[in-house]
Amino acid sequence: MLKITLRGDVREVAEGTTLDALCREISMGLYRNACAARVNGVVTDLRVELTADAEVEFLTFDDHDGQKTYWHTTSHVMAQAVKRLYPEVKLTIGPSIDEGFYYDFDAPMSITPEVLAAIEAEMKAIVKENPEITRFTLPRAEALVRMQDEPYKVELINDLPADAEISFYTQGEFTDLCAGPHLPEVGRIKAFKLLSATGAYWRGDSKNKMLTRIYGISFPKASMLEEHLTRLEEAKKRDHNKLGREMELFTTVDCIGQGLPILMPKGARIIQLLQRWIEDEEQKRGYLLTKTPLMAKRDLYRISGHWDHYRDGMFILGDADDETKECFALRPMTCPFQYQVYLNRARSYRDLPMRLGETSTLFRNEESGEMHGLIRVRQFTISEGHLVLRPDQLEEEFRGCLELAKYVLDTVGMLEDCTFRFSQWDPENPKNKYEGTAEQWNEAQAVMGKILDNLGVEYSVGIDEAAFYGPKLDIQYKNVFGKEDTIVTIQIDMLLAEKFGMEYTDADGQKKRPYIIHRTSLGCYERTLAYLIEKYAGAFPLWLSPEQVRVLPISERLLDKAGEITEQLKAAGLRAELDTRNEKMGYKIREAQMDKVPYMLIIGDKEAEEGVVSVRHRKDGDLGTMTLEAFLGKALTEIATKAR
RNA sequence: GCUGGUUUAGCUCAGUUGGUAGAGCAGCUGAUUUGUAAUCAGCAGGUCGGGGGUUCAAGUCCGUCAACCAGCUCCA
Repeated sequence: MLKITLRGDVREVAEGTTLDALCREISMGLYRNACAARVNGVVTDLRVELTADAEVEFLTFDDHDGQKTYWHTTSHVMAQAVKRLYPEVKLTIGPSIDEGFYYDFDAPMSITPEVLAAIEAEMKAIVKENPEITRFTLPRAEALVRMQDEPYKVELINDLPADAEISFYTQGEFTDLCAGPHLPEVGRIKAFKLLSATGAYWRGDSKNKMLTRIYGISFPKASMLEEHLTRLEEAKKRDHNKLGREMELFTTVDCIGQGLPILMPKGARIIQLLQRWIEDEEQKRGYLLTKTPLMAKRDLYRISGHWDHYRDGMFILGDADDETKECFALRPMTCPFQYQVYLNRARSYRDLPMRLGETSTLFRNEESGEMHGLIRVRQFTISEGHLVLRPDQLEEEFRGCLELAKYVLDTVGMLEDCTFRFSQWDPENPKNKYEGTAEQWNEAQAVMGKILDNLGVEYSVGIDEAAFYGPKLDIQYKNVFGKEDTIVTIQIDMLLAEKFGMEYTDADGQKKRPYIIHRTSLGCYERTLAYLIEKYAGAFPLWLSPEQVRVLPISERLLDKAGEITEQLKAAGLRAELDTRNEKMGYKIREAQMDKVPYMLIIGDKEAEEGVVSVRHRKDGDLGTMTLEAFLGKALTEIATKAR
């Protein structure tokens, strides 16, 4: 008998009992909802037999691993439907993802909405048939024979170890090479929808063939699917790329080009507010402000390594291959420019750490399909900084950078949605991406790992995500659609100081090599603005609102009085506007609400007589009357505290 | 860059099997003098993304370029 621990209770079962049987024995109710099990921490198919004492937990759709099993099985149902309708289609892989699943097919036809609908209909039929799902394993040679008509599966099998027992799942006429786990029954898939069909490279490599990927999602209840689809619709309304254009924060113009957004007055104002705040905050923290050129001769990029490792990403002015003429390039990074500040004269250990900060505009020639609203652009401005320091100052300065980044992200309300990624090199990277030796990389990564552990940073590891000159701590942020990008980065660089011949004279009179930290504090302003639009659905905190107060006179009679009040608000430093139009109050309020103006001051005869203002807040509604001084006090406090 | 989709008035969208464009909102003008999310009326606004081709005739059909969207690859 085996001892199986379930939520602390120990139960004795015969060896060879399947998880399936165990689950049914415990409770049929649980069994009906069970998707998979976690056995000693490993997610396992319910068809698997117990062969040793173990801790077992049954996973339902409420558990993320249970969900993933549910979605994975749905992807198999989709593949089965596709094979029924289009037998010539070749199978590749079909995993679950954070939300839902996809399956990649090598399909000769294009997937139109009609085709998607037909696949969905066939899936419904399969679910209704409720074919039994069975699992079996084969040795490699037999597995290859079994999958001989599926070239992509053959490739996958060939990559497995020669002695591997390869698992398959069969449901009805459909058999797929698959590690599992899968649901006990196909019929449990109650509500599903195929969401989109796009292209995706085989094995994620752009040199490979482009396959057809179909995304979908499924739920045990129709109402859950409805809720999910509603959520997606709501997310679309917050999409910065839509809302930001509607609110006239930015726009794009065909004849200017891709990835080159125009910041409109309101968007530019928000970025100015962020920028001034960051520059002041950095000054308080000992940063020295620099202003360096936006372009340089190729000579500079040769020293830094950009010419070898980043040339495709740069805008080059002149003929890159003509050595007889000057050739310039717009800067894709600030590092080599800011180093010149350090190099201006001989430095002593007393000069260190030298913290250089710059509001830096960069240019990167991204490939045409990569641009996206304000999140991926070809020209952008970042809160750039480089810290030149003695090795013994590294941890303390790294901590300072992290604290600054956390402070600014917290202030704008984004920190709670951030995750941390320790981005490391990949020694196997085939594309000549990295500078330096394995020893240098190992040292830099070891130092960074130690610092992160000392600081108690919870991070994931990203292999092959490092910069070409060193490892990074990337602070990642997810947009409304769950797509993740880097918002802030802190990097340790032990290579470039040597390339640029940077050194300092230490207390012992010896010339020594400094370390460098590359970092941003609020990252790229355009990207940050995009995330703020989504975070606040356009209703920015008062201190960041391009228009903070709108004064609404009740009729033309009150225009003078309202104008006076507007001027007083402006004199107090508020961004106030006066609505002079001959419209009804309801109309003016509606417009101010839709413009997401935080405060509306309504001025009628009563207010004019009593010397007060009627205050309406965009979210809290009518706040009643108060003196202008009282309102100013309230608003200015809200601004000073950067209240959210 | 790759796969697929989209592009009609400032915005959101109609526009039949090809027969030379329409609505609502916004804008302007006038009336209304307004009390916490839309007052009424009138006017104006478009070489249908650009430039080609097919056709007696193209918003509509076909290639091409550009921009935008989703995804992939790449990345702050």
